[in-house]
Parts: sequence; C-alpha cells; structure tokens
Amino acid sequence: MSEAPFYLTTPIYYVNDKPHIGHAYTTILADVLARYHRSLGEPTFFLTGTDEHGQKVQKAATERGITPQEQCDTTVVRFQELWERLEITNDRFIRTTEPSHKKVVQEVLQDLYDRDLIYKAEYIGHYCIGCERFFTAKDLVDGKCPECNRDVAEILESNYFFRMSRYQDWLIDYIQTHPEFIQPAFRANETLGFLRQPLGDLCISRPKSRLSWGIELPFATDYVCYVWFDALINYISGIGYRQDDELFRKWWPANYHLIGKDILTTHTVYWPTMLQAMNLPLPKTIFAHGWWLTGRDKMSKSLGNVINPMDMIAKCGVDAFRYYLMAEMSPGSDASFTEAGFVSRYNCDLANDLGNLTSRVVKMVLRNAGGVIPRPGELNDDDRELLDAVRAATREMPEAIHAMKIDQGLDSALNAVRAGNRYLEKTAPWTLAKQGNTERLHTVLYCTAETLRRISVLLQPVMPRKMAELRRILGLPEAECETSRIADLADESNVLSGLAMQDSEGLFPRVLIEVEDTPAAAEAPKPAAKTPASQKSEAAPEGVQLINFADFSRVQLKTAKVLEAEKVEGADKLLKLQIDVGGERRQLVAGVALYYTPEQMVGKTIVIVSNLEPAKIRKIESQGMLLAAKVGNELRLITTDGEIASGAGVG
RNA sequence: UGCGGGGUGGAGCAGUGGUAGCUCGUCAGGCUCAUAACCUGAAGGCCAAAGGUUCGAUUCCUUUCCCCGCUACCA
Repeated sequence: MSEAPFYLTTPIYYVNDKPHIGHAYTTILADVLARYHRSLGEPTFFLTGTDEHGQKVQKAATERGITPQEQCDTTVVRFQELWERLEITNDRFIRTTEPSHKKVVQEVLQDLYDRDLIYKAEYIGHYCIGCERFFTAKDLVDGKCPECNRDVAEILESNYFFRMSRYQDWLIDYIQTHPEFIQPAFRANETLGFLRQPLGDLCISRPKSRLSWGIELPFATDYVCYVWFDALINYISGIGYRQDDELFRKWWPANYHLIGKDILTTHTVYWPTMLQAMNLPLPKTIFAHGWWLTGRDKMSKSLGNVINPMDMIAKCGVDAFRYYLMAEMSPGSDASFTEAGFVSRYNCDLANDLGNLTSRVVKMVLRNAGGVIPRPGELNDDDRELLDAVRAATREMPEAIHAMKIDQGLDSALNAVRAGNRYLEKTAPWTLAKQGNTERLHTVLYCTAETLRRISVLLQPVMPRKMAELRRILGLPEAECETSRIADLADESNVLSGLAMQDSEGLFPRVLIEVEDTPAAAEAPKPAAKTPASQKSEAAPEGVQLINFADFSRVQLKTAKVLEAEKVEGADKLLKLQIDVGGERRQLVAGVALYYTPEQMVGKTIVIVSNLEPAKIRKIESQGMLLAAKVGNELRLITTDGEIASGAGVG
C-alpha cells in the first residue's frame, strides 16, 4: 500500500458560531476520509480547529463582561464536545489564539512586509455613529448608512494591504494547468470567472481603535491582522511551519482542504496567492462540497429550519447519522436532509440489509453450530460468487475514496451485503440443517460470517462504533474490534473459524417514522420540523394556496391619483411616482416604464396596496405598490370605472 | 438582470461518446434462518425541447424553456 502521507483539513470554524449541520458534515466527511486513508495504510494527519479573533467575539465578550479569550475558551468547547460525540479523530485541534499560531502569523507578516509584499495605504472610510460601523463607499445607499439611512462621517483611514493583484496571471495559469487543484471542476470555472475581473490587493489589517481582538502586526503595533490572513495560515501553522521543519515537510502540501462552497474564493484565490508569496507549494486539491437543504431552502439559522445534528443522533445514533450524511450526498452537489429520508435509509440499508443479515447469521450459528463459527469445507460456485462480490467492494471502496465518491463506495459495500442476503436465500442453510448436511452448512455459515467480517472493515471508517460491535459479535479479539485496516483484507487466511459468536440484540433495530404519513406527505420532501412559515396549505389543490377572509383583510387596497411621474435614472423599467392617497402624498416606484410613459401616468387613478412595508428599489424608497394586470408582454393598470376620490378603500 | 447550479422511469439520485443504472415505491410470486425482514420476477424512461458535431450522443457544442441559490431595475 501507499506510503505517501495524507494531510487533510477542514476550515477552522468561527468560534462564536453555534455548531450546525454544515460544520458537522464537513468534519464528518474529513473524518471519514482520514479514517479510510489510515485504513489503507497511509500515514494520515487530520487538522480541524477554530477561528477565534474578530469583531463578534470581542462584542460577545464585552456584553458578558469577560475577556475575549475567556469568551473563546467557553465557546470552543461546543465544537470540541460535538466532535467527540461524533467520533471525530482529528490529530490536532488548532485555535488561532494559540501562542504558536500567533507567532507564525506574525513571522509571515513580517517576512512579507520586509519583502514589500505588504504595504500601507490610505483611503476614505465611512463611519456611522449610530450603528458604530464602518462602510465602504460601495456599501452606502444614497450616500447614507445602509442600515439606518443616517448620514455617515468620512474618515481618512490607513490599512495594510497584501499585494495579491500581482499574482493574478500566475494564478489563472496555475488553475488552468492543474485540473486537480480545484474540485469539482465546475468550481474551478467559477474561480476563473472571478479572476476575469481585475484582482485587487487584499486588506489585511484593522486599526486597533476599530478592532482590538486580533493578532498584532509586528511592524505596526496599533493594527491587528484581519480575518482571512490570520485564519488561513492555520493550515500550515498547525503542522509545524516555522516551528518544526521536519514535521512540516512531512505533511505539506496538503492533499485536501475540504471547504463549503461558500468560502470558495478565499481558498482558491486568497490562500494560493498567500502561499505563492511565501514560496510554498499549493495544496493538491481544494474540494468544495455542497449544502444540505431542507425541502427547497438552504439550511440556515435565519430561516429557522436548522436540523440540530444532536436531534438526529438521539434518534438513530451517531453511526447512522454519519452513514446517512455520507451515503445521501454526492460530495460536491447539494442534498436534501429530511427526516423521512433519514429514517428510510436507516431502515433499508442498515436495519433490513446489514443488521438483518447479521442477525440471520448469528442465530443460525448459535442454533446449528454450537455458537462457534465453523470451519469451511470445499467452496463451490455459490460461495465463490459471494466472496467475489465482497472482493469487488473491497476493490471499489478505495477507488471511490480516492475519487471523492464516498456515496458510491458505500453503495458497493451495501451491494456486498445484499449479495450476502441473496446467498443465504440460494444456499438455504436452514434446509441444510434439517437435512443434516453439516459440512455444507458449515461452509455456508463460514462464508457469510467472513462476508460480515470484511464488510465490517469496509464500513468501519463511516460507522466506527457499530462496526466494532459487529466485530465483537463475530467473536474477534477485543484489540481487533476497534480498529481494522482495509490494507489487511488482502490476506484472506481464515481468521474466524473457531471463534465464539456473541448473541446480539440487533445491530440496527428498525425505527418507526413518527411523523404522520399521508401518502402525499411521504413522497414530498418534508420541511424540517418547526417551520411554520414555510408550510403550504394542505387543502389547496395543485399548489394554489387558499387564504381566508381575515388574511385578505390584512391587505389594505386604496385608490390613488398620480400627481407626478418621472423615469428612474439608469433604470429602464422603473418609474418614480408621486401620488395622492386621500390627501396624503406618497412616493412609489413602479416597474411599468416599458408600458407607460411618465406623461401617460400623470392624472390616472390607480389602485395601490397601501399598507405594504416600504422598500428601497434602486436606492429609492417606495411606499406601496400599484396594481396592474400582466400577461406575456402586455401590462395594463388597474383603475376605476369612472371617477372616485383618492384614498377610497378597495375591497 | 447578471452569475452559478440543475432538469434521467411514481419519489430520491448516480452515470457514461457506443444495448440507460441504483435505492425507495408499485404489482405478482417465493422463502420462513432473520429486525413484519429477506429473495425472485414484472410494469414503468423517446435521459427537459430544438438544432449541430460525430459512423454513433443521454453524455460534446449552440439556442430555447423550466426549477433552485445569490443578485437585481419584483414590491
């Protein structure tokens, strides 16, 4: 087997975040990969950790009246405990507040500064006193604070910049000549698309007056290092860069940086240019995975549809949770997380196929072979067919792992399990027992047990606890239960015969779906529990949602008279209207410019939604919405049949 | 509006320049060792649409339509 070292990382998670399924998925994926590579006999190093500097930590600490470091120390355990619970076997957990990391960051900064790769520049910033926040010119709306719409103060600010722009052409060339560098391939295209625009220099500092919780710039002690520059360096500071050369040389460059697709640019643009500036080789592959969706929406806290990993673990256990995440998503694309899908996969793959196969073998060995795994006789074609199916899975699993197609590897393993159930059906050991055909019976029981043993090895990286339990059931010595290596499966000597099989309550007991299961609801992806807002009405046919009168009454429709109308500068679909609503003057922005000229609008009586919350369109406030009928390329205003006072209620 | 992703049998998803595959579901049958499980068989797809490249495309190219995310001149 390969002796090449294998180094992989997850992003470091922001310590102030609450762990959610996105964190859990990335980390479990990394853990599964790490375990597989160890299982294949490769020296492996798996790094994860937390990003602990920045505004949010500082703010949270201030609110709680503790130091930022204390804030980090109390929140970091949320990740550490979850990883322990999820059986994560990272070799190191790096925190960006560790002295060793800070030292490395400072040395890198000093080195780049000495080589004129970091420089100081001044620019105008905009500060909102009310919000206590800075904005760039681009952020402002009508020259005002985008948050509170108040005036902002212009402040001359200085910061330090990394000369990222000079690496643009080099990076484009590198990405084009290294197809394995950014995976999946379409993410490389995305990065190249980003690089078609001129690449600016990267601001890497914040004045301490604005942000004090960070790593001090060694050449400018009134500044701290800002976000990514500090965080990205963890990938090398965590394995001994500028601390232990031998260690660093052993692991760098990384085989994989696993990331979510949301932080693609930082990893495929910022980080490579930083490494190039440091004269370090680039990681072999940056792999961006997709997101877990519930129904149609991205899982996010703001949508309130986060599935708490812990909830699902409580239901079926950590191993099943890991299995589901790995089997259900093809790494790279998005996938849906539904409770129904979870339970279905658990019952089908784990309970019915694997758990049940185990149970069948256990019961027959206990009943028909005195509880001891028997010695096989001559193998016939059926036996060889089964063992070949297992060998195929043993071959396909490493291929799948190296191609980052874990879902397919698991499918191969499950195919071997199904072959086991098929084999029992074909050889019918229960009949052999009745016939007293002991030799054949023993051979069949042995082959099935051996199949289970090998499958336990193939699936151990995904389900470490349950596969250890399976190995215990097979009577393997305790020392061999917790760890196993695919690399050892090449040796096919008979290790099971003579072992005392242990009875089992059931490896994966079936679970019942608790959710109410109308046929339609079972088919459609279920929204996660507790998403009242997204639940569509169930009575309405074909997606039309019925509302009751009370719902309708909430919408206030009124007549209005158009007083003035003008085109919105730089927008070809919008008109800005001044209207009269029963004596009240309002401004309204309407997307009707393609159908009505401003002159046509003036004097018209229109119908508006008068209690719609104001919104900004093209930075212009719109206080309501006019009604119009539209089909295809035609649009007609809704107006009244004859004159009526403006401000009249419509209903 | 722009960028990105996607449209494959009832559902969820793989996949490949050369007879279209998996899981679930459905229907029929079998078995009874087993976790109301397991096994066999069947039905069900012109791989979104139209062009093009090719000896040949679901797979490559172009255009169109639809869906999703972000975005936007939806409000």
